[in-house]
Amino acid sequence: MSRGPRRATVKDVAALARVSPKTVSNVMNGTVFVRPDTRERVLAAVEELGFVPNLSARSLRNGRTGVIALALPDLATAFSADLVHRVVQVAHERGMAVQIEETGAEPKREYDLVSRAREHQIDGLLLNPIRLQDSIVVHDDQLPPVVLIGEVEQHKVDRVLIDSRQAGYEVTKHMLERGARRVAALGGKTGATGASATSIQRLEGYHRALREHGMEPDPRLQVYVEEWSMAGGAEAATELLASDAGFDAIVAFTDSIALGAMHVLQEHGISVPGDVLMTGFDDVEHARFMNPSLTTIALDRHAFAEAAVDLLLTRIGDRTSPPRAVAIPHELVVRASTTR
Amino acid sequence: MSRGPRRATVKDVAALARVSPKTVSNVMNGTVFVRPDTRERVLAAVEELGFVPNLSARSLRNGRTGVIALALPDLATAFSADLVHRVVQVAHERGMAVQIEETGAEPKREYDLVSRAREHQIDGLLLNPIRLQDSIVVHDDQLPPVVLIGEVEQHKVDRVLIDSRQAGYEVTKHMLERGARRVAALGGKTGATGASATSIQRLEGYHRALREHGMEPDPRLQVYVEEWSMAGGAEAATELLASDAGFDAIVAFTDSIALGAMHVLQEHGISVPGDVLMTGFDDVEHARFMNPSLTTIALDRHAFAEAAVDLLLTRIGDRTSPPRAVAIPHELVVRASTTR
DNA sequence: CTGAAAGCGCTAACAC
DNA sequence: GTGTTAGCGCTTTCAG
Repeated sequence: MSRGPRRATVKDVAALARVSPKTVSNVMNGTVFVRPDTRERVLAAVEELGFVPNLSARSLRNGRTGVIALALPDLATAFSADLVHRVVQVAHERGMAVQIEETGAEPKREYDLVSRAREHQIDGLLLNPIRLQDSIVVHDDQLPPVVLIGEVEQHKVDRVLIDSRQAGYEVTKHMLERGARRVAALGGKTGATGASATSIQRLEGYHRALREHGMEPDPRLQVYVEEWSMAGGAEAATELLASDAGFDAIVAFTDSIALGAMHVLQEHGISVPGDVLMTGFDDVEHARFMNPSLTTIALDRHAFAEAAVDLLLTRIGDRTSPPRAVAIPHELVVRASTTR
Repeated sequence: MSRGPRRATVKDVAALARVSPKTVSNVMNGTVFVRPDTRERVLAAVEELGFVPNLSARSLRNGRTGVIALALPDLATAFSADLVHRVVQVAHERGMAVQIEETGAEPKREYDLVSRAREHQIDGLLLNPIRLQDSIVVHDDQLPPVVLIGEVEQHKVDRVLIDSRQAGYEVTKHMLERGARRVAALGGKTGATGASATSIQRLEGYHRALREHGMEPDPRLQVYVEEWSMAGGAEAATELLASDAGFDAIVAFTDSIALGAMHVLQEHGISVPGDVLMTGFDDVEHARFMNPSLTTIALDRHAFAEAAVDLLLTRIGDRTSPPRAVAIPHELVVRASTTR
């Protein structure tokens, strides 16, 4: 492998600036005060040699890499995409780079990430666990710095959370107040095996709202969705229609599921909101622009990303302080899909 | 900073297995043949000590980090999201991790990435340059391994490309064949400053199709879109309607622009495809599920990601071979938005 | 096939 | 404020 001309090292810079390597290091890191003229000389030498510090060496020495990982189940999802966007932005502002990992349906991947974090040259990990009960996080106790994101209930590590139970309650209540009597849930089903924490909580809120309105949840109105994508939503809606359960509203567990479901309804000549009311979750960009626009649960995703990154950086700096939880508020955004 | 119990090193493993560090290294890397019993002993020691090699040390030694970077202008876009998803997947299959960077509107960020790749601990870079003329890639010639992705015309570095000119031609022709006479273009405008390579090429194809049908491009039918998002598309459609130019078809330069534009048309009581035909680019998931579903240009995005990653890995292995270009074929997918 | 020694480039510790 | 020394953990010589 050809490697081009040798790159300049601290030593070269030190020689040219007639200082010691340590001084060069001090200037580069800016932690210690360096006399202005020395500083100038060093910077000039850096410039002249095109010196770029080798971060591998730095991390080997001080144990920090300046990289954090963001691990999500599915990167292609609209919600994930937005989260990646924001985390990268916030991390960059904090001087950190972001490595992306996809855990998909493989719990092994998640396990690997957590246990081999150091090998992967990362200082810490933002993790959206698929199913917490299987997660290594609750089983292992010699973890790298980790912040859990999403609806996670545990108290061993830091987390950023949304009150999905409450949100599920709110959207369902909203439908009922607008006259719906047969509200279907697309995304989770009572007792479904392999259900995510998110789906369980949204379902619980849905149940509570129904009961408050004197209705008993009907299992036939609950459809489990394996993959929370548009395709998954379309499949679920097809199943719901085939079941002949009869419904006049749909609580979809993500905006993407809603879009897929709505597509199927419209293919069947069913009007939204005329015949069926529909809501989503997350308020991703297409919620506003789809036809009809979608009533959904919005949250401040920038605040979400910021909280996650900052919790992680704090944790990297101090591994012994007690775990903290930050809750990000949400809000029902009413649009055309529930407005008759 | 507390650091927990010291981690095992090659030395520890070597001591426990009663071999030399070199042998441990040989076993871990699997490049050299090691006698089975020695090998077993080493692996047992690795297991017992929970040894995880330190990649920072390894990279310091051999100059490779096992990480590549993917730099895109905007990560929140549906197309980017899908690309990230696929690149991460392919890279993982090849044993590489992926660092994500967002270059946004800042050419400085792009410059920084390319020039300081080594500092960022990456072996190479997949880059979707915003505007090639400003790009460092064409100006600098001591580059790290780089593969350009998207519509890029240059011959100094490897690239994966789509024939956007041809694609733009095809969608426009499709509309004209379906009877459109006033075809608007949403995304680029003749002579727009700061136009991306992508927009220029799509526009050229659009022009060619018009001329072939005996029409002269009308500047009033071309709307420049700064941000290629749904919001950008909505804005552009609003502008187009206000201009009173009169149109019966819209070639949107991405599916997201199309969705935003369609939303605005529908708000104005304009029917797609009844009053106006519409097409997009990229065939992202929502193209299929929006209402009406969108005629668009599809391409094998997995092949795209695979080509990009493999070109980069080849380049990392051999920095002197002549640059290669891989073209990914595309295909017009006809859906409801152009079917009356 | 395995061992011993040297060093990748940087910074922590300690001197001055 | 700056210099010296040593070593982070790995792999690459070069011997054996």
